[in-house]
Amino acid sequence: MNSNRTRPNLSQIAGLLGVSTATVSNALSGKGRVSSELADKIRGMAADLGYMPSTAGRALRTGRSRVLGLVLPDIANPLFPQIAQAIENAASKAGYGILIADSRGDVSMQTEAISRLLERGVDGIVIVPRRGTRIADIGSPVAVIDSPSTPGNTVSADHWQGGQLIADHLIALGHRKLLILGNNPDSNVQNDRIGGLKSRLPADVHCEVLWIEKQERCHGTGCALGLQQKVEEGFTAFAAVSDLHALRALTELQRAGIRVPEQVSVTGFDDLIWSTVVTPALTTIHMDMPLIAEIAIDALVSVIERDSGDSEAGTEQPPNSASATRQQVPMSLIVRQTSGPPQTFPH
Amino acid sequence: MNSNRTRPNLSQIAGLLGVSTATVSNALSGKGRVSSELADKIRGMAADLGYMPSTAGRALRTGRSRVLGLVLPDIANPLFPQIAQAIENAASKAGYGILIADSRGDVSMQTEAISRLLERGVDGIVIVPRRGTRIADIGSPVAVIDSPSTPGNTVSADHWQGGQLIADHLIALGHRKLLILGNNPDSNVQNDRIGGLKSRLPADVHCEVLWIEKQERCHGTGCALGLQQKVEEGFTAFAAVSDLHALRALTELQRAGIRVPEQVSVTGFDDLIWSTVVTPALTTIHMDMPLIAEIAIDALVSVIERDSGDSEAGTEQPPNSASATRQQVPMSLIVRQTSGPPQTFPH
DNA sequence: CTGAAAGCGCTTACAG
DNA sequence: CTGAAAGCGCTTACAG
Repeated sequence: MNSNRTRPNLSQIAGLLGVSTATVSNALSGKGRVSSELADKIRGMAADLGYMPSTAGRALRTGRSRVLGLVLPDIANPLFPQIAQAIENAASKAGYGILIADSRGDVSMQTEAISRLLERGVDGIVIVPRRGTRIADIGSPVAVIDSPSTPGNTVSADHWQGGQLIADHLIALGHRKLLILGNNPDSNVQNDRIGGLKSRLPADVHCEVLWIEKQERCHGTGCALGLQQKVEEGFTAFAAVSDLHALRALTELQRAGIRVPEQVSVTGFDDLIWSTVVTPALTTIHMDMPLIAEIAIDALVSVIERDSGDSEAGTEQPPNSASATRQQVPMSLIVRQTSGPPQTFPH
Repeated sequence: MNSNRTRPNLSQIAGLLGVSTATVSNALSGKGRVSSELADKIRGMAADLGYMPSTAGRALRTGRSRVLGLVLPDIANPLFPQIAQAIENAASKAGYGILIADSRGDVSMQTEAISRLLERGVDGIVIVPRRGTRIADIGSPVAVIDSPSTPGNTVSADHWQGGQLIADHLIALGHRKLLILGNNPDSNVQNDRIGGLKSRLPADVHCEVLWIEKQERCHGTGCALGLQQKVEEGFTAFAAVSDLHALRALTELQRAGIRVPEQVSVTGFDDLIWSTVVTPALTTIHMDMPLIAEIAIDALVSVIERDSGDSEAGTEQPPNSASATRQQVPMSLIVRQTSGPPQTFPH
């Protein structure tokens, strides 16, 4: 019945109004100088018809799709929702859409994901790289979100400073024997967090790192971390480099009958959804993903739009990387456990 | 230095080989009949140049973008990674890309997210709707993943049957007093799970539902669910409609000094990442997201591709909905806690 | 088996 | 202030 069988285009609006498509285009984009009465009439008609510009037509003409790709190391990563949401939001504000690509599995999948996006004509790509991966020049603008220690990184949370916040917090609570829980010594993010944490410990504080090996399917009691033993050795604080490990520690300790936070403290990183639903809630470190995303998108967009501007102006800056920015966004401490260790030591 | 300054196109390949663009196009797509020697030569040249067809050119010509939209109720939802990963995979196999749109916040955001995708020219949309939302005809093919109780649903896990699996499991362990934990009486998914669960309980089994109210920021002890009290009342099984609630229950019980699974059982739903890292690991229900995604994408693609086929053939089928399919995918039980209740009752 | 031509919808110099 | 024209890269009837 109604005319939504086929989307209206510029020619139809032009035909209905007896003007040229150029004028309609100019009126709608506000670029060419069109008399305000005509422009109003055109905009009105476009609205009445529910006109939507064809992205294909525009992309073909301008050479830009206004779509960005997002590649994540492990899309099943619990941090993913936060990142994707923030990136989509920032991109949307800047007038871009986000095409996702899963790169789970090995490193070759990451490369494959990138080329899939390139084939789809994205104008640029946001990458959260796999651990230990170096992003090669892919002939397209790229923004990397990882850690300042990663070559080519564009923006990241200040993981080092986040580690410092945890250290300060635990020290202030009176802890003197800390166990750090990590799962991958090759992760720049984890190493930064651990480095920052250690950097703030007074000389008399004892600190060890426990690397949790990857145990995919690990039911039953076979894969306990041995934290009860650690408590017996006098450790009173368990600082995990992610909420997931903190959760693991918390439940293992609780199961062993150790009271958190009265006997020991457990802290996480990332402020994931469950850190607030567990009892006791986890003290953790929150990152400002919206800001990180905004910086990444802005960097990417400025590279994309610089390319279309003056062509041969600055040969000194790398053509496709947004890494010149190299910003770090401060993290913040979310305290949800306030008790200290059983007895407080003098300094 | 090298020629990746600008992407090669059909004309360049044609020019280099002294043939027409039509022939190159035909050779590359395998459609027109081109002699195999020529076709090989063309494919070789295309590969040498690193030719990638322009999606814009193709989309403009064919009227199809080969991009699908994905709208999720709450992108920060912990289930999101699984869904997004499965959908992206299935779409990729079918030759489509996935554009994401965040619809967090109220229902109007969902509508907005949908139009943003439509403006970007997607060929169809996969929607996991907000609770209580009915998806209007948006003039574009749609596949809905929610629950069979949702009008217009295309495919979903068989939540009812999942609930039955939980009931059978708990009954087999000897439980006779169950507490179901839900958080939203308006959720079709939750109601299906609860309905299925209840449908399998023998008449002599006592069962209550505890609706957990939404408490966004809920630290300290103010927001306990009072499960210790329930244990004192004789409840021995806590069946949550999601792993998140199960986690909440588990930690609250452990904190109260109740031993899981020796004293009480805790079960979840969805098999999220953390259900395996907690101690004790959670018994839960796993859904076959890859299969659900595949069915959703196939339904969507078949509607999209039927539209381009015979035009006026069947006016009886709804133009844009893939819901004729209405498939349900069975769920499976993952047992990670095997103990029964303290004493076993006779039937 | 191969090619010339048209056209998808848009934007952008360029004329008037 | 407005319009005629070209062209982005592709595919698809249609001729030959």
